[in-house]
Amino acid sequence: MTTDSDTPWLTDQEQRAWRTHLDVSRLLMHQLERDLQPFGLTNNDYEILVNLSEAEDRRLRMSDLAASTLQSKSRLSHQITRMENAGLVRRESCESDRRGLYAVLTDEGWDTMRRVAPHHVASVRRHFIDLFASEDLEALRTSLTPVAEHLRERRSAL
Amino acid sequence: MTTDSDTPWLTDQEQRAWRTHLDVSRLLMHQLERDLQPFGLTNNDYEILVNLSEAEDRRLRMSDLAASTLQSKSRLSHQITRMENAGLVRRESCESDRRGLYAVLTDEGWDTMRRVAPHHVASVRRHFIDLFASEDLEALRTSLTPVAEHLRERRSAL
DNA sequence: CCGTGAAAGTTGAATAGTAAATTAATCATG
DNA sequence: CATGATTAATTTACTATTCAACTTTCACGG
Repeated sequence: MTTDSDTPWLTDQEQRAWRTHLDVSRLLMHQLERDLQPFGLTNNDYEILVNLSEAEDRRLRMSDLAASTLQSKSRLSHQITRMENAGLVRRESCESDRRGLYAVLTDEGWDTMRRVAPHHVASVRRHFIDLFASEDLEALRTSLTPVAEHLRERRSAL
Repeated sequence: MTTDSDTPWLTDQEQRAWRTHLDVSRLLMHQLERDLQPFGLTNNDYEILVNLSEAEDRRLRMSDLAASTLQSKSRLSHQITRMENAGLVRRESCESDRRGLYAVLTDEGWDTMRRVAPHHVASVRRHFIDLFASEDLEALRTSLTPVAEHLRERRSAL
C-alpha cells in the first residue's frame, strides 16, 4: 500500500464526475432489475442467459462463465443451482476434464431468453443508450475502455 | 409497459459502450471494496460515514440518509444496526417528530472516517479519476448527468 | 509411476439484502 | 376533535452473497 500522504483530495469537478458515475451505475442497476422483475428474472439471471445463449452449443464451462460474468466461482455455483431449479439451465459433465462441468442452456432457458431480450434491450435503450448523443456514447466508451482494462488487470492479479 | 416490437437491437457500437460501462461499474466497486477491506469497512459503511460526516452536527434522519445513499429504509436500518454494533454510529431520537430517528456519527466513527478517507481518495484516483484526461472527465460528467436525472425521476415515481 | 501442488467446482455457515407486515406518530379534513 | 390516510422506521422471514474448507482430478518433476 502506498503512503497516500501526497494524494490530493478530489477537486469539485472530479468529485461531481465521480458521484455522478456512482449514482448512474446504482440507479441503472435498480431500474433494470425492476424492468426484469415481471419476467421473474434478476439481472444476474439475465446475464447468465446472455452469455450462454451467445456461446458455442449454448454451453460454457463454469469457470469461463464465472470469469465472463465477473463473479466468484462460489457465487456462480449457487446461482446456477437456483437457475437449474428454475429449469433455465442444467449442468453437464465434461469429457475432456473430469473435474469440469458445463452450464448448458435448456430449451426453456432459450425460450425465456428470446422472449425477454427485446424488453431488456428496450429497457437499456430507454434508461441509458438513448439518453446520449451518439458521439457522446462513443466518447464514453473510448474514455472508459482504459479504465476497464486497468481494472481487469488488477482483478486477474488476484 | 410498451410493446417493444419496434425497439431496435443495439448496434455494435452501442453494445460495446454498454458492456464497457457495465464492466467498469462492477470492477470498480470490487476494487474499491478490496481497498477498504484492510480498514474493516465496506463500500456501504464508507458511504454512510461520508454522508454523516458532511452533515450538520454529523447526524441525519434515517429517511434522509436512506434517500441520499439510494438505499431502502429497510436496508439502511439493518446497515445502521451493524454499524452501531461496530461503534461507528448511534441512533438518537428526534424531538420534533417522535416517529423519527437520527443516525449520529460517534467519535470513533469520525476518527475512522478521518483515518480512512485519504486512502479511499487515493483508491478512487488510482482506479478511476486519474485514468481520464481532465476534459474527458468533464465530458463524462456532462453526458452522464441527464441519465442520472432521468433515473432519479423514475425512482421517485416509486 | 508416484507424490505434490494447482485447478475445477461444490458445500455450508455466516453475513448482507429484499420484501412484506407491523408499530407508532403525525397529518388533514369533514 | 375524531378518524382515516400517510409517514418514519423497524421487524421478521426469506433470498442472495461471501468466505473458508473440502473433494476430485489433473499436470509434471523427480
